[in-house]
Amino acid sequence: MAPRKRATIREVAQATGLSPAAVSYALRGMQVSEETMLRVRQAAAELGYEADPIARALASGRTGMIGLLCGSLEDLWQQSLAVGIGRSLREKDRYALILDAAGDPARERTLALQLRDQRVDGLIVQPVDPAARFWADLTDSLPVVAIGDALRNGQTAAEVVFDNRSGVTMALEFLREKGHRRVAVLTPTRPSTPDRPADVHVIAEAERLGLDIEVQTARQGLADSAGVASEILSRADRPSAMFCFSDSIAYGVYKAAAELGLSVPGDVAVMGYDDHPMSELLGLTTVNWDLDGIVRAAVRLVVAASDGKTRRRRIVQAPDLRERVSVQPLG
Amino acid sequence: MAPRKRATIREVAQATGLSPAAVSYALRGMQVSEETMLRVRQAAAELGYEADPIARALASGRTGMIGLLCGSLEDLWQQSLAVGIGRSLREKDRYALILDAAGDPARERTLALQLRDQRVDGLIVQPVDPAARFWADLTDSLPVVAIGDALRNGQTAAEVVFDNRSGVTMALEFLREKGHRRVAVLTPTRPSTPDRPADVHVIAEAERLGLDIEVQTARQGLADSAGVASEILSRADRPSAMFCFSDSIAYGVYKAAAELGLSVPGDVAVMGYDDHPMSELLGLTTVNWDLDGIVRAAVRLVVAASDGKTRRRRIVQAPDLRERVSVQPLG
DNA sequence: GCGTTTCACTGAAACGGATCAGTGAATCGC
DNA sequence: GCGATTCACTGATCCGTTTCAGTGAAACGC
Repeated sequence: MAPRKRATIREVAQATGLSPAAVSYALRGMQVSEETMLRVRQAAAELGYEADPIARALASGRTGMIGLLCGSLEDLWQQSLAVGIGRSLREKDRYALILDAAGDPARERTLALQLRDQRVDGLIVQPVDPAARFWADLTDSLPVVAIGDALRNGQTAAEVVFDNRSGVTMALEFLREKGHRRVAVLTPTRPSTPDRPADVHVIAEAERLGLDIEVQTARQGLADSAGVASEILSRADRPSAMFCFSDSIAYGVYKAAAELGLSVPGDVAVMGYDDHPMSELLGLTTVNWDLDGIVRAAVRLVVAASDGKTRRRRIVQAPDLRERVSVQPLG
Repeated sequence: MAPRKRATIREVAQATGLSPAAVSYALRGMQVSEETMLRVRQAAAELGYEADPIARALASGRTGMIGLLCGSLEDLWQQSLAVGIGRSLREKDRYALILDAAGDPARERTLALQLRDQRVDGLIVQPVDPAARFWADLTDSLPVVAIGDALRNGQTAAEVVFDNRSGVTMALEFLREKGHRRVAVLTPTRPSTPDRPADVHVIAEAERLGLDIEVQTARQGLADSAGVASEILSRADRPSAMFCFSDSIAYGVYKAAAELGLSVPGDVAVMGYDDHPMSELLGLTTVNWDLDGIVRAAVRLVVAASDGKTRRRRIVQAPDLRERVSVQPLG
């Protein structure tokens, strides 16, 4: 481990007989003659010079890093989203600093503020608690793009929101249509943010459709949701259908059903939300969002905003029902 | 977006009547009196002072960031690994900079060098091409922990290697035992690194066991592996079993089988590798690695190495066969 | 031909901490 | 009671860039 000394801009300056400032300009293609630019580039190449990102960040105030604060990376769909965003940012020469709030609003706050202190050029966030007050502080000091829910405080640079009202309506109407009346709803929402628009809408729609629903919360990921589902499914008067607010939670229901010797959809219908690639294999009927479109939009918007091109936008994603075998007509 | 000016160390110095140097020491709990330390901390809190990570990095040469270079994040198991490592690093107050080589050795090289230029304090890498020469450059300039395969060039700080020989033997012997003779092997290995130890071992073991094998490569992820599998499965004389070098690839086989109207394990046996949580649901027989143990070990080792505690270690992970329904006795 | 622009470049001051070589006072040994 | 240590702290320098305010020379307008 010999931290092989790197060449600095001064050495390049010395080699070319120019000032460090000139080299700095030349390497970024600003206000120098064609000839010096070539000369500088060549000298830099010979010396193996690469600008130090840290020093550059300190001087210019820009790090080239975009923070990505995920709601809960236990959720497979959010993992796909993170992977996609990471890859897409790389293509635009930005690094993604990916953090996981793990469904915890307090943690979300801590991480968001740390990200700001890390001087990221922009932030993409899939908020756990869109109503939290600290968002205003963040949007004040850096461009924020929200995915999923819009933030209720602060001025985001852009939003890629999901039309969860349509998604929920679509799912519940589908269950209703298939004859299901008693439905258990599993949501990843934490008790501290009971007013998430989607959850409110579930209750309203259930009422409108005459559904008898029961809402339970579960962490993302198989293990926890399987536990919650297991409790519900082992009751004598178990509901005929389960509506899960993410495919990962639905997978937990499959697991619980298997352990209890129940079949899907024979003994219980399961409806997911998100459409993770694995859902096709499992035959999970679910609500699909255009993952690629979301990734592209979020990245485009955050990069534009971090470059100061502040075309404030709100992109609404429409859902799409993927009908598969996990929900069958009742009776 | 008003970049609200942050307090600097000089302002804290002014407020306490001390020199910036004293404040710097005090905040890090070095060589100052108990009393000044308290006074400084209080002043810092009042001013809302937080040390700027960028400036600190420039001066100290340490960024607090650990690079994580994944082999291919299309693989769900590697996604789990990345999520786990990211979370575990956060607990130790380090940030993970997660990059995806996408199975491409050239890309791996580029990203690895960029990570070094980004001045990460350490690097965890799951190498695509463990024999590449550039690794030596990297291990020379920063502590590297390899996961999976050991690097053949350079001096890594530590290694968490998988005993792939045992894993492969275990899988192939299991298939043999169940009466399978003709086996298709799907590996994510690229043609440019044909000498990966695991692949070599597959061939040797197949020979020893008298298996008739055919090795095909596929990208990680459902889509591509499904294509490759589809070709194999639609042949009249298709093999009786498929051994996939990752569960994600196995999922692609399930997909292909479903599309061709073939049943698993009725028409074709499928064997996975890794044991992703979803495999339990699908009943995929697979080779399990202790994900949590790997995560903990890798993080512990890279953090220790980046702190200069250079206890060079090699941890070997033993596999574990998870027998489920996807492989049944032939005939 | 003289003032004004433009051009290509320079010098110095940031950026915000960490660190090193002191420095004066208090403490210690004996 | 005097030199040697330790202690708590300071001033200056450094880390490697970017950027601002020039500067001298050439080009330009008329």
